[in-house]
Amino acid sequence: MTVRTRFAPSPTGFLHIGGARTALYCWLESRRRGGEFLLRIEDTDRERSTDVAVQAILDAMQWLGLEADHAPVYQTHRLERYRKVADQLVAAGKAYYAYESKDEIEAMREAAMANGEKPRYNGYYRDRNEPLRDDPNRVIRFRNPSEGSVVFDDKVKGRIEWANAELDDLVIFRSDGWPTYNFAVVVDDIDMGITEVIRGDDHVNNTPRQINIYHALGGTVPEFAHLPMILDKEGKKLSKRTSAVSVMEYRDDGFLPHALLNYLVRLGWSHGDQEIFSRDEMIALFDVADVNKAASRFDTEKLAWLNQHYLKTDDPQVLAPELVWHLARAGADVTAGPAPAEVIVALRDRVHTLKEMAERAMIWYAPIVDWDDKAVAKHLKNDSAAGVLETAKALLAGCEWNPEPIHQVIEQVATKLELGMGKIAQPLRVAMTGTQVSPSIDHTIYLAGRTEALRRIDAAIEIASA
RNA sequence: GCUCCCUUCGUCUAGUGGCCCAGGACACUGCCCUCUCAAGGCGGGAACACGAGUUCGAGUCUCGUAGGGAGCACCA
Repeated sequence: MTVRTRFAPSPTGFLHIGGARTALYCWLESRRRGGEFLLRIEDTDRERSTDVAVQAILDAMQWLGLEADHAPVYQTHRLERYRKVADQLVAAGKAYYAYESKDEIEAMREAAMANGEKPRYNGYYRDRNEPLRDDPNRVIRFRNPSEGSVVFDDKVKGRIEWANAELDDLVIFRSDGWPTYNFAVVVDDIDMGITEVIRGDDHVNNTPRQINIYHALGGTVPEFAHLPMILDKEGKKLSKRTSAVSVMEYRDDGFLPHALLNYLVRLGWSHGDQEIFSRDEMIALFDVADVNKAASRFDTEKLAWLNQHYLKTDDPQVLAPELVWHLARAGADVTAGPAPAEVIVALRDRVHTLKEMAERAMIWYAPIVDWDDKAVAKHLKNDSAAGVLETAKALLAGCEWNPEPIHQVIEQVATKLELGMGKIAQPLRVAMTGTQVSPSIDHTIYLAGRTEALRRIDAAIEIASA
């Protein structure tokens, strides 16, 4: 039997970090075992589902490169199927109609709680055999076994046993004519031939109910793997207020998709001491059975380290389009500056994200507007600056325009004026950038281009001798 | 309240009864390198939640305690 996994988000918002990890694990598991990875959009909540969210999720999946093997399945397209299956269940006596109003159910729940019991449906219509009637409150409830227990071997959590006495007769079809989650999931997973259900562990509690429905439907119960949650830095549930939760926010913040994936795969899973995983390595080595049981915290700093690792090791030519995207966002005219691949080489040891890189690269794509007062005072307004700039300018006007010759020019200036490198590099750095910080001075000058470099030195000489 | 789940450095984790007075990585930190900032190199501090038990021997097995989490919907 071919292994089939699925990722089944409900389109009520953007794809968030936890969902992305679930999708990644589903995808990896199917890839390693030569199976298929499917996508299902769980949009039966007509109140909260939106087309915008569907598109956002699809976009994020694509950005991450988690391609599905078939077109997505939309639950809203399958209403007829759910109806048919529910009717079969009723006909077989495995489900029944019930007519309580939501208020009555609420009262039932409160009464149970007051009694120190679990809030459950009391099964009033379970064995009444009342004839079918029209009623705005009519729902279909699943006749859950009242005795025995459900046992399953979770690939992450281990053996879990649940007494049927703890379960009540859940609604599988709402009064508005739509199926509920627990029912639709099972019907879909059977129809789609899902063999491995990998999902967040907030679903552990639903699993026994679903297994009972599998049995009632005569379906083969799949393997389950419930993934622990991802918490924020404080150990709280991830929330928009405290951290970036949307996958696309990470793109906007300058992270590479494979850096995010590498971070996510190591969050809750490991392979010895290995930290860096290529896509192929992940596929070859990942196994849901090795996922940890405990929740883990999202650490942006480690993600940043990984991101820089890929910035440093990926081919600059391949990375260039990514930087261009961020440069454009930063307002740069990319045609008015150096080749992006060269900028990457100059800055990749100094930044953690592409966004940061684009911001720093602006010194080569736009004129200096903000002069750092301290930098000017310290490195331009001193006895040697003007002379250094004049000397450098003269030599730079005629040298070959590459980092190495430019470096030689700077050394010549140092020798000629009998000054240390610090006295030479800093004034030039301020001239080039308006600040005290930049990549090595030879590269900084080189990337500015000869015309612009000389122009900036002129401007700095004016300031220095003013 | 009830049911289920979880617990190794600040964080992610290695560890499947002796190889562990607990290893790696991020973060922090000292030194080196150095034209700034980084990157890099070499070091450092830092953890088995607690208590019983099983065993010659427990981070590893069992049971309790404490703490944390999830669920208990006509949401998914």
